Amino acid sequence: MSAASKVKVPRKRNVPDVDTSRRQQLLRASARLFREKGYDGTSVRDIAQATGMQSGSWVYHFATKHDMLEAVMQEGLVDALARIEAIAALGLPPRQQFDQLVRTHLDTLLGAGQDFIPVVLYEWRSLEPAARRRVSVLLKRYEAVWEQALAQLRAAGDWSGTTRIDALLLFGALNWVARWYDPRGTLDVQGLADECIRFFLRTPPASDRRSKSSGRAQRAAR
Amino acid sequence: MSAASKVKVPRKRNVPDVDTSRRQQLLRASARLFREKGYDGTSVRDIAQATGMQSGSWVYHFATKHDMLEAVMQEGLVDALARIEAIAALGLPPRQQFDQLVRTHLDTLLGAGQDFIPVVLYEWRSLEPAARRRVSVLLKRYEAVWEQALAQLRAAGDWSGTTRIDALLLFGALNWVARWYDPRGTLDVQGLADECIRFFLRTPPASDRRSKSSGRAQRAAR
DNA sequence: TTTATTCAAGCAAGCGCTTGCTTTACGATC
DNA sequence: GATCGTAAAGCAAGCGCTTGCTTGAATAAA
Repeated sequence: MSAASKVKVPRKRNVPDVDTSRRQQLLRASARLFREKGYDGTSVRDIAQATGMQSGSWVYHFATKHDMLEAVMQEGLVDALARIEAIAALGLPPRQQFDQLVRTHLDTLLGAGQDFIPVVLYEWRSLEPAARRRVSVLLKRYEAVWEQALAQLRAAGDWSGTTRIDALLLFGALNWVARWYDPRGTLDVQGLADECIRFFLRTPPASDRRSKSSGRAQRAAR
Repeated sequence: MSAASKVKVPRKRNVPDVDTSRRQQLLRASARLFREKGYDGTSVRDIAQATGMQSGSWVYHFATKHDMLEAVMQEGLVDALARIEAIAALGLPPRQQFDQLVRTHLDTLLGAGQDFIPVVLYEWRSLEPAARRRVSVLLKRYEAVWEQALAQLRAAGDWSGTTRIDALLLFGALNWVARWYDPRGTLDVQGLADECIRFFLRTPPASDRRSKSSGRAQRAAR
């Protein structure tokens, strides 16, 4: 290997924003690996290598591998929560609010470099009970935003069911998308969001930003 | 533990139905453990212990641990497929057929001792590519039954969307149930099926067997 | 005797994490 | 302004344990 292997990264001390460089790199790498191979299928050596470290150097930033998992989930949820609570704060009409929530949720799930929320969804079992309780707090807030949005839809006559179960079924349909959606297919995320909204509400999306793909583009490979 | 730990199981040779005792025990134990702890989180020693074997004795029945995973999935899918293809063969009216499919799917997912299909759904990543291709054949047949049922619903005017994507969203809502449904809650599986059907079709179930819990019982804990 | 099945022991590799030491940056001191 | 102490950050090695799987002998039924 040539020059690139010995590039010196300047080290800093007392950095103002505490999560600049190395810790954040570890989080991104582990989020990606946890998503791709699962928590148990990822070794700390994998994570270290993806970050360009020796196999034991990560302990300076996290006490245990489990702590890395919890940090990935916390980080992902804090970010996702900020996005949807910002939408809820806009006070949009129920239909438009619902549209925005669906689009944002799908982007959080499928967007480029968005590995954190899939880890929350699909590695939940690997969380230790104490960490599970802590992360649950954020998750409940996330669900609460949706339940309130559904309640508003219902008040406007656009929804019929019991809020709690409907929210869970709706989450299922949306979250499962991470299993089958192929970003290389002809259906982009906006088009997929259109399909989801139509599936949930039985009417075309209320939002003004329709997908540019006019036809009924559909393709999903496994 | 008392007498039960040393009971001698008589051994047979050339048993007519090839999967009577030990191999089947291994499959059931590994299905349960794979579901509870994941493929990577389950060791062959866990499986052996749950079956009452020494840690290396399972190799007589399966070549590798991966083969056990594939066998669990094959077994689960062959069984589930038989159930829903039997329903499709009845030639019921579309609404009633859909009802039966939903109820059967949920029972396959949530019924007592039904660990095989959750493993198919949530341990897919741990399948090696060759095995994945083999299991996919059954999975596609399973999905085809649903897509045909949706097409019939659509022809009868009870469904509006594109069959493929709708089937995937529908699978998501149903399969996610395995994550949150609590069998100890006040909502039994039949009641849950009612809720799902209402969610999908926006009308009460067509089937004659309504849940006995008349009220809108709902509860789901994690 | 033959064949099916299991046991008891263990091997090589990989696991999470620890240890002891070195390098680097920065503030205080002379 | 050169020197030094301190602490952040990382390297190289490896420890104790677990992993999937193998081996060779033992047991039981046909």
